[in-house]
Amino acid sequence: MTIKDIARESGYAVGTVSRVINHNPNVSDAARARILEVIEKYHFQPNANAKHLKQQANQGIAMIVKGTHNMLFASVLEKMQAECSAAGYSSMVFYIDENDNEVEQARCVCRERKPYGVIFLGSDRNHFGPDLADLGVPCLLMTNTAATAAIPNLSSVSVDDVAAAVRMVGHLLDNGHRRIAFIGGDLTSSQPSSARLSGCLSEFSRRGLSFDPAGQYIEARYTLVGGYHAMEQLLDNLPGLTAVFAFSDIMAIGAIRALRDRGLRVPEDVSVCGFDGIELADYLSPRLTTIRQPAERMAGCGVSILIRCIEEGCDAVHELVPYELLEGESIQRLPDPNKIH
Amino acid sequence: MTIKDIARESGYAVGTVSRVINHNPNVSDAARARILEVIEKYHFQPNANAKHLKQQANQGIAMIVKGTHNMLFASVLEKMQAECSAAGYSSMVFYIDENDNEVEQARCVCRERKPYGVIFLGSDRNHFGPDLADLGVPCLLMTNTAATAAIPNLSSVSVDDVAAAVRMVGHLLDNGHRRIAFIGGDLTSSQPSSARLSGCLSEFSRRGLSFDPAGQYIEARYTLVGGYHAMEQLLDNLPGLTAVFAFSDIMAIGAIRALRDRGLRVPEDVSVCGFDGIELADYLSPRLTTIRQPAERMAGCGVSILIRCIEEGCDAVHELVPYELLEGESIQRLPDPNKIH
DNA sequence: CTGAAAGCGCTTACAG
DNA sequence: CTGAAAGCGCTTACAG
Repeated sequence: MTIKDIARESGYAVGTVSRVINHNPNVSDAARARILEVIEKYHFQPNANAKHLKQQANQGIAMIVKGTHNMLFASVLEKMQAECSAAGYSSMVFYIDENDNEVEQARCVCRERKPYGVIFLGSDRNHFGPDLADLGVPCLLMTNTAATAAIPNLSSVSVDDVAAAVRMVGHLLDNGHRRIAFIGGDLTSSQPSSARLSGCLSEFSRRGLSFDPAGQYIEARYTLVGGYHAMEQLLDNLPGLTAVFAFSDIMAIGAIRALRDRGLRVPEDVSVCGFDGIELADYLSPRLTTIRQPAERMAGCGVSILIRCIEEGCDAVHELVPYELLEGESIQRLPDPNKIH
Repeated sequence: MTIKDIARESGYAVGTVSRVINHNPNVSDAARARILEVIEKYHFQPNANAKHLKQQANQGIAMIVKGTHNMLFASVLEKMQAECSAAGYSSMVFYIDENDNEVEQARCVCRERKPYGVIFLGSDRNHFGPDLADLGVPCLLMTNTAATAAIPNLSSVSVDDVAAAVRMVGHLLDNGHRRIAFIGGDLTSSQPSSARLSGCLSEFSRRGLSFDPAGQYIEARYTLVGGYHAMEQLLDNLPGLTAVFAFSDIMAIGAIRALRDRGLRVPEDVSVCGFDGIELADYLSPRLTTIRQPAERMAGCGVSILIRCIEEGCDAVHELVPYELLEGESIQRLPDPNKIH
């Protein structure tokens, strides 16, 4: 069933059928009514490939998401889709495995779907090189900054990961913690993890405290079980530790379970804090102290940047949105160490 | 840049270029080498719309997912994508809002992408009528049964929701609970909710106990906040209640938070159980007692059914996979009510 | 092994 | 307002 069949049956030419389908006003009411009737009768659906081939059309905005289990991404994504459609762009989500190459995927998508722009949720910094410009459309990296990558068509929206980590570490130190461990992602591939770790390091050194990345930082996947195993290792390696800063809420939840399975209470025996500020963090007991990344605001900001790049050809921008330290109940105030000494 | 350009530059005809691109063996090594060289030089990517138009080709298997926040769906999806690609099918995920019409979306996708088959994760029973057959490809509903819908091209894989609810209610009753409330989805649209509720009803009546759906069952969205508000309502309406059965783990987590915010302990004051058996359930404190839907097994089963329908034109089948009651720590054993009386 | 040509199902100037 | 026709970028018999 093609528009040719509709044309024959309705007694009009294919051009007229096409105009009816595309809501072109230059069609008589009689023709429109008749053609619509035939279309209805056969439940005719035009062939999108032909349409797009002809129009060289593209398909709105592509969103490439690494991993299906990331609750922060889910929130960001939901809002971005709403923002895109409010701005008159359709959006198309491509989920890929955490270990797949998101830039390769973007190449495929650009070839097949010709989007106006591409949004990345999650990234391996090793995949983002200057050849991203070959995609030929504005791109946006969400929740990681791409400022240092300096790729001409890649914008980014994120919190200031360094400052946020400084803030959280400061909070732990202010609460009397000194033996603190960290659980984060693979430092060679995860830009936010290394930014957060460097924030931690700098706050330690600013306060004249020592920090041993080899012993205090454990790399883990951003999953429950990743946080769980990392915590087990830390308990074996760092006896007497009083606080753990996990670089995602999900890892923090895993870590808390590991602590409890060793008979330790949170926060009485060990304090735990997370990063992301997912909705779930506020439903746990104890409520998780964490850094909130404002998903909705980031999404809105990102979409408007990308659309500006698309419509006005603006240069890439790297926007930092404000984070927030959400005080939960998972950090214990320890006796002031200065008073002890 | 089209194959015409490649043809001109390489000195061969477009047909030969096309053959190289499609790995047709009938090309001389010399031609292949030269053409590949030119393709490389320009990073040429063939236009997929033209290819698909010509081939009337389709794009593997479409997966339509309702809601981005469902952890059970995320697990099922991940496994299904792996299974599809292992079977040589590409897969394409379409996330839609929980309130959008998944069957409408499937129509769009079928028109635009011509998939071999469509998988639905999540469904509103009102959207599934006999006109689903118009899609012209085998469809599969995951985690909800479609046995009663009896649509010729719609298979389904699910647990036996009725039996699972009977089992969980029996477990609560066996533990001495009598004042039990239920939190589930909208009964007019959610097939599993009404199946589970009917299981609850039948177990109550089998044991000669009364059940008041109007008072004991609260409809909520399948979200944290949905569970939270439903629990608040129940506390207001059913004083003295000793147990709550939420029809999803996420709702159960919301309910637990609401209980604690009213100063009640779980399970000492009120027992809570969930449904789904998401990974998170086992990381909570107390660990959640729940019905495990075997995500991986369901995914594997569903994909193989769909592929059989696609390749061998089999009739739709409705498969039940075994559920499992996961005993956590969220149900309190009460004194035997028979001994009291 | 290769080329010339038809045709996939649409859209859109162009002419009337 | 409508029709006839060109053409989007590919694939694939067909002929050589």
